[in-house]
Amino acid sequence: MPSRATDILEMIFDRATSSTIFINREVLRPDYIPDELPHREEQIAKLGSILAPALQGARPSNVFIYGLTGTGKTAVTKFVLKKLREKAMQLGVNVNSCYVNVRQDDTTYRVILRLSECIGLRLPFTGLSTAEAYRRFIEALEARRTIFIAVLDEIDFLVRKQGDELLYRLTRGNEELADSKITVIGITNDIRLVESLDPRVRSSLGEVEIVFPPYNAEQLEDILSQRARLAFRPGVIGEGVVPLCAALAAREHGDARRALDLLRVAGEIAEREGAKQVKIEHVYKARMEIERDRISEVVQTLPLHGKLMLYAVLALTRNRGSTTTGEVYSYYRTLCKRLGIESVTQRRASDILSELDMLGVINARIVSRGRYGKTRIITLSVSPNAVEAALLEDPQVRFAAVHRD
DNA sequence: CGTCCACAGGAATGACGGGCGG
DNA sequence: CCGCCCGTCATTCCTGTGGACG
Repeated sequence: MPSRATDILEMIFDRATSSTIFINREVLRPDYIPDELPHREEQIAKLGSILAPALQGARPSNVFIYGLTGTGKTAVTKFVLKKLREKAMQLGVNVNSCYVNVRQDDTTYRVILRLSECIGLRLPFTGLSTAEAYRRFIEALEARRTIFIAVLDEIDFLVRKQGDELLYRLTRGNEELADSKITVIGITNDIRLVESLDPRVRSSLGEVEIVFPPYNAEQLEDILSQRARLAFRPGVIGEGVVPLCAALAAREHGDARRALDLLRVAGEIAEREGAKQVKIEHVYKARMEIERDRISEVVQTLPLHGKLMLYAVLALTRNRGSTTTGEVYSYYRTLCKRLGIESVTQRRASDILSELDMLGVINARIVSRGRYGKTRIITLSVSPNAVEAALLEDPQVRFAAVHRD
C-alpha cells in the first residue's frame, strides 16, 4: 500500500528523470567534450600536427597554450589527445597521456602523484619526499617504454605556489630517459606567466605556442545553439535566450564556459518553475543565482580570519564605496576583540587581502597617496547583500556583527 | 628635490595536524 | 609505534616604493 511519502518521492524522481526541458543537460556542463568544436579548427590542426610525430614513436615538441578562461583550451587539448590515443591504439604505438588540473592539485607532489597514476604507478598520498616521488615516477615511466604527454592545465597556479622546479625537471626529464619520452603541454590563461619562468624552462616549454583568442558573441551563439540542440527538447528555448547568453558571456571576455553555465542554469530554473519554455527572464535569474552560489562557496571555504577581514571590508565599503588596508585592519581587530580572539598581524592581514582579491570577492588596487603612504584601495567587487548573507551563516561572524556597540 | 608615510611583499622560521613507511 | 614529510596558517624581521608635502 503506497504511503503519501512514497507518492511524493515518486513524483519528484519522475520529474527528475523525465524532464520537460532537458534531453541531456550533461552536454552543457563545463567538463563535457563535444565532438564538434566550432571556431577552433585552426588550433586543433596546429596541436594535432605538433603531436602527430608521437605516432611514429618520436617525441613531439613541448607546447605552451595560452588563452583566457572558456576559450576552449582544455576541450581542444583533451579532444586532440583522445583522437591521438585512438589512432595510436590502431597503429599499435605506445602513447600515454595524462591531464592534470594544477589548480586542483596545486603542489609539485600532487602533480607527480597524478602523473604517476596515469602510468599505473600508485604512490602514497603523503609520506614520501617530493624528490623520491619524482624518482619513482621517472623509473616507472622508463619501464613503460612510452611516449608520455603530460598536460598541465592552469599551470600558473603551480608556478605561483611552487615555482618552476617541476617544469624544469619534466622538460629536462628526457635526459634521464632512454626508452621513454616526455612531452609537456602547459596551459595557462596568464600570459605574464611566461616572463616569470626560468629562461631554460621558457625556451623548452615554449618550443611551440598556441594562442586561443576569445570568442566573440557571434561565435558563442554558434557554440550555444549547437549544444542547445543536444541539451534541450525541441522548441523549449525561447526567443532571444541563446543570443542573450552569448552576449552576456561575450562581455566577460568571451568565456564559453560562462555562456554554457548561463544556459544550463536558466534551463534548470525554468524547469523548477514548471515553465514550458526557457525565457529571457530565466537567464537573468540564472546570472544572479550563479553569482550567489559562487560567493557563498568562496565565503564558506574561507578561514575565520578571512571571513572577518571580508566582513570588515563589507562594513567599511557599505556607505563610502572604498576603503584601505589600514582601515580594514583596525576594523578587523575590533571584531576580534568582540570575539575575544587573537588577531593576526598586519603582515598576514595583507596576504589575506590579496587572497580575497584573487578569489574575486574584493578588488584591491595598490596606489600611492604620496605623503599619505602607499596602500590598497579596496572595493567590494560583488553584491554586498550576497556577501553579507554568506558571511552571516558563520555563527562567529554573526556574533561579532551583532554585538557592536 | 629630498623626505617620509603607510603600507607592499620577500625571506626565514615555526607550530601544528595528518598520514605514511618501516 | 616512531620519525619523517607534507600543507597550512601564522609570526618576525625586513627591504622596497610612488608621490604629496615641506
